[in-house]
Amino acid sequence: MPELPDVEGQRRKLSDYLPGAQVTAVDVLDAGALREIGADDFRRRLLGARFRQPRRHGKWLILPTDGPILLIHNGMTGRPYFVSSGTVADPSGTKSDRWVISTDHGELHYSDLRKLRGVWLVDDIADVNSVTGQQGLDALDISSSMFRATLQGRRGGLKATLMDQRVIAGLGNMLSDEICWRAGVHPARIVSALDDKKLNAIYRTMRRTLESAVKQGRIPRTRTWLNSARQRDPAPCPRCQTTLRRSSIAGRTSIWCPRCQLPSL
DNA sequence: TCAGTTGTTTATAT
DNA sequence: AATATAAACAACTG
Repeated sequence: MPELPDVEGQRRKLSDYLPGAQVTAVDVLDAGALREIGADDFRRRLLGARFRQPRRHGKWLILPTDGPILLIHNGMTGRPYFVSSGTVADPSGTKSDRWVISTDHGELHYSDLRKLRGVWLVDDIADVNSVTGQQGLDALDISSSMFRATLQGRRGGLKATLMDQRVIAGLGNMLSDEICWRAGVHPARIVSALDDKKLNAIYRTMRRTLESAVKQGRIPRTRTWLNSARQRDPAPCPRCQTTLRRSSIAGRTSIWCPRCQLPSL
């Protein structure tokens, strides 16, 4: 559940339950989902801690307590979820659970099939950056003028730039394809060749795409979204019915419309 | 059997 | 310094 809308959906959900919850037990089922810390330390440092309001930056979920701070990165398949006291966890949903933090409000589970990333623990907000690395402004927060200033003069392709977390934080493979398609720009178009008018159009497209996806807590697969055509091949462009093209761009499988997204536009 | 997958890091090259 | 590419990480699906 990896791009910004998914993580924001998780943050929203956890903010209903987590603030004030005090840790009563920590159960590590697979230490492979713990990063730079052992199961014993993980447990010891969290026991008795009280959660505060969950935060998010880009794809990072930040769970502060009155003690250490949990930093969660889902990779491709991570999914934190909360089972409140008095409700029963759907047993089919506990597949790939890697650890469970029990609190007096309920249980925080972390499910992650592939374990490409996981959870870190830091003592202070000042240490967050040493784990996340340099992060650009959040894609949902960045202003139009900062967006333009940030992309100004970059020589890389548009999709590679949108996906670079050091430039803008939160966009992944699916959203970047979606934004390029909606804006009518070829994903490999060099950023420095785009004028301010085009950059503004891309910015507005990014905002609309994000706001719509965040509302649903995920990237939709309804027919008006390019995302709905990802898994079918060949697939028609949802806008003009032209057969979509796919190839590797910016190191990822990319999908675009040869009619709506001419390489020169 | 093998390619492909919502992500990032590392090594290597340009 | 930026940018691009491939491989590695891990586990499962079609």
